[in-house]
Amino acid sequence: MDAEPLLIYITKFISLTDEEESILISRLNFRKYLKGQYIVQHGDVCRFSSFLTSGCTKTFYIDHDGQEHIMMFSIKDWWSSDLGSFISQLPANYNVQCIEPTEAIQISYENQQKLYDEIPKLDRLFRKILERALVASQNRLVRNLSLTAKERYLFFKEQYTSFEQRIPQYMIASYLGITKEFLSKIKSQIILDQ
Amino acid sequence: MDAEPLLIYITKFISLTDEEESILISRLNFRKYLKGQYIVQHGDVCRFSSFLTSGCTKTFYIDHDGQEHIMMFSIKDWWSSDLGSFISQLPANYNVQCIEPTEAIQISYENQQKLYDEIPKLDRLFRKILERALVASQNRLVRNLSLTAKERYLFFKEQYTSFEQRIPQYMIASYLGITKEFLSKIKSQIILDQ
DNA sequence: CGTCTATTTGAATGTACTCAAAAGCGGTGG
DNA sequence: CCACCGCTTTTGAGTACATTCAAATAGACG
Repeated sequence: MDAEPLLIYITKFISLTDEEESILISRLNFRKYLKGQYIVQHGDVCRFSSFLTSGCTKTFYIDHDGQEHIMMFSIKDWWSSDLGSFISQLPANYNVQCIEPTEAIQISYENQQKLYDEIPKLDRLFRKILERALVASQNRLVRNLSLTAKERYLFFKEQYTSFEQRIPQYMIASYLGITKEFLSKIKSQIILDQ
Repeated sequence: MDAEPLLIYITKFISLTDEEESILISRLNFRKYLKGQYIVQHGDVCRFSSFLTSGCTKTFYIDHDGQEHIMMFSIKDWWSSDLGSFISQLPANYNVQCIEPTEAIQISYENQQKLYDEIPKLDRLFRKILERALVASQNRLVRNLSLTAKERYLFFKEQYTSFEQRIPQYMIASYLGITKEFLSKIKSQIILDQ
């Protein structure tokens, strides 16, 4: 368990001094999850954010009919949390569950707040990360508004090639906002197209 | 034209010294738009971000069929830009157009970069703003995945009461991801429900 | 090989869209 | 003042995209 993957990730955005690095490292926790374990559970306060170093998670919402709607998948070198709950420290609306055995570097809410004061550059780091995440979220929204299910699937397939391998189809369907049966029909339709 | 509305807005997130305020003010521009004018046009680089002090804008995408998909409305005390274009300084995918006469306080990309170095607190300011914006964007995504058109409209009506007054229905339909005809049918349906 | 889960297939249904036409609603000018 | 124009909203019929439910197949794993 070491902080190296996070430090390498951070250098893509900002550079830290050795001292800053060791302060940061002193405030990290490391944790392993089994397939199926929850990192965040609806109703609980999300007390830490998780930077994944291996594995895969899904973040999803359970609607009033008990149906699951997947908002995002996270893998290595990406963050996984209920951001709304984390920043407000109020109960989470969403769930984060491991769909593979997963390893994470975690920062508790309290430590994150301390770190922002100890290392002001981290405000810049997360400002930049959030800028990109927001752009990605807006682009996804527009795709959901403007593309048909088939087009959304083809985009997903192309954009997230590696995900198609490791994620069950019924979860991809949920992410795309369609039923598993309809995704299956879309796939057979695509085969006929060729 | 003064910077007061922006300064008041900022105090909700961070506090600036008098000196920091005057640096900030020196880097702002003020601009008025007529109804129908574009603040950002698809294909152009978005060279500034706009903080609205009056009026209303829509941010939208034009799809391959020439259809318009509204991503957001912005009013007083909110930002309006193509964030993806602004942070990358690459051509915009989206358009921002005034649907009312609109006044904005603007910060150019160059000035924003300078300001981040001159006033490190601004990294924190925008980190916090972006956190909230991302949460809002994710919540909207989930509503689009999990609610029917009627439910989305009822949510919009309740959440954005003031918008219903000032924004034409066909634009609200676009924002909700449905056709204007169908929104009209939903409304008559809701009247029957009562 | 059997069991459990995931995927596919088909028929019937529902939600939302398209197209066309009519009705409503301002604003402007004669 | 009202008649006309352009734009927005409504209504209706027919259609398309996507869902539901049920059953059959296929895959994965012990």
